[in-house]
Amino acid sequence: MSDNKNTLTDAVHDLLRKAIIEQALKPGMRLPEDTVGEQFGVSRTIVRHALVRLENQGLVVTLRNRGAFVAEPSREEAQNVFEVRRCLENEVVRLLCQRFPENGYDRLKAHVRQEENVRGKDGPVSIRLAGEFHILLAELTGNTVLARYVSEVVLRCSLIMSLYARSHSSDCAVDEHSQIIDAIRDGNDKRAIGIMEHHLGAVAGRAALSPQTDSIQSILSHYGKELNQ
Amino acid sequence: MSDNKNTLTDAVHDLLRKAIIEQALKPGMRLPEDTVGEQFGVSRTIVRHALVRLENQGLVVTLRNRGAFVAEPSREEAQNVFEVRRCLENEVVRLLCQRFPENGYDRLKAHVRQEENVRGKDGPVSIRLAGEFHILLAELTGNTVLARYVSEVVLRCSLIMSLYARSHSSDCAVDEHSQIIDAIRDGNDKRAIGIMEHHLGAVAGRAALSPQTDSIQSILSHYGKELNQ
DNA sequence: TTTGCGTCAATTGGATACAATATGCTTGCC
DNA sequence: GGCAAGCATATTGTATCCAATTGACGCAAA
Repeated sequence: MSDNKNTLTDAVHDLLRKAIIEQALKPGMRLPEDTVGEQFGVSRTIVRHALVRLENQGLVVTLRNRGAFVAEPSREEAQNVFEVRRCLENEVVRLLCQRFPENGYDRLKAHVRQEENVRGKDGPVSIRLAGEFHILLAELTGNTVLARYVSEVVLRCSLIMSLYARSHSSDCAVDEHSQIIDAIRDGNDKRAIGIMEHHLGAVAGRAALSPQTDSIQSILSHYGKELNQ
Repeated sequence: MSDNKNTLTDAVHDLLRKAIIEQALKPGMRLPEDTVGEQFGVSRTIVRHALVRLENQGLVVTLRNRGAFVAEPSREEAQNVFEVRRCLENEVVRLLCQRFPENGYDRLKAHVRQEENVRGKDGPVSIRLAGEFHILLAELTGNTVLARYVSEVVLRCSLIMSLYARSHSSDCAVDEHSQIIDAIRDGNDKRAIGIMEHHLGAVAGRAALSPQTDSIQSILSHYGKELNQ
């Protein structure tokens, strides 16, 4: 999953991404280059490269001469991400029903067992594992391009959920993960897609319906979009 | 289309991308940071940022301590890109049949007229225009995330076609572009998706069937994969 | 008290200098 | 004549330095 080329930039990039996904770094938080650099013991150059990549992935927003911030996706953007995610993950399921790799079933089941082990714990680990299930699914298609895009939208969804949803314990119903696996194994594409649709719909719905108090920044940024232009 | 923040990095990024798509920079070509920098009159720092972004978009490959090269997608990778593109563009058409913006018809028609003007010319302009039709289509959905991904895969397809297809004049049949527009306007989603499928299938097929002489590198890398491991 | 202006500190944008690493060539040996 | 080791070169990886821009604070005037 991590594209480690063992360069410092990659390491910093992975760390920052992990910190964002696990909500150690909360949306809207500033990411000054030198602060981050000192923290990790590297120069600003490295941090900047990492931030450029995170921005490309939609996890970070940078403002010219202002610096980088953990992204605060608007509701509209969240909706867009969900729309793309549903489209891509349906394709994943469809493909897997056509061509399911040898060891796929075992790997997926093993992952679900991990998820069950932390069931109920409302922490970073369960958030990460829930996302990784979907990423693993995408990787099993053998289509690396598809896997990369799924990975990106899943990560962005994690960020979105941390903004708009109250609780994460039920972000991904583990039961449904199991059901999806079984449907895929049976080659039952209609059923598999149906469950996936329902699964993602539930996640998106929870995000849309829980109007957790927006941060001042996100409210104002929403109303002030014209001004900034 | 260009995400101009008016920073030098963006400018260099746009230029390089354009050069790659228009085949001024051919697949496999080296992109040394200082050479590119001198050419554009900027420092390596800028070029590096641009290259990082191009790598994320799959147009450039970088090898540690070796440098950056214009990507040479393998047939397998090409297949993957097409698979994702078909999935995404079907979603675009589906969405547009649901919600088609006010000025959409006029903008699309205007674009097709541009394409007709250069019909028959087998040059960079027609390649670019053909791709931009699909990108415009995606932008009309209003989903910026979707539009970005479509843009990426379309650009990669341009690169792929330059590697594997003989001629580009018929990359995108302009007639079919018109047909898609009309089907969308009529809200006939089945028909619109059908045409799009056929349209993309034709492109993918031409790439797969025309075994233009592979570059030495790609041939050897294909046969030598076991060795390198 | 509030509004407007000017200066200053903080932070990023960009360039250059140095270090690390891979490649290609030369040289020497078998 | 072919192969391997070592050196030279070229290129990237990283750090540091200067410049440009922005936001904040304070002061003065209405």
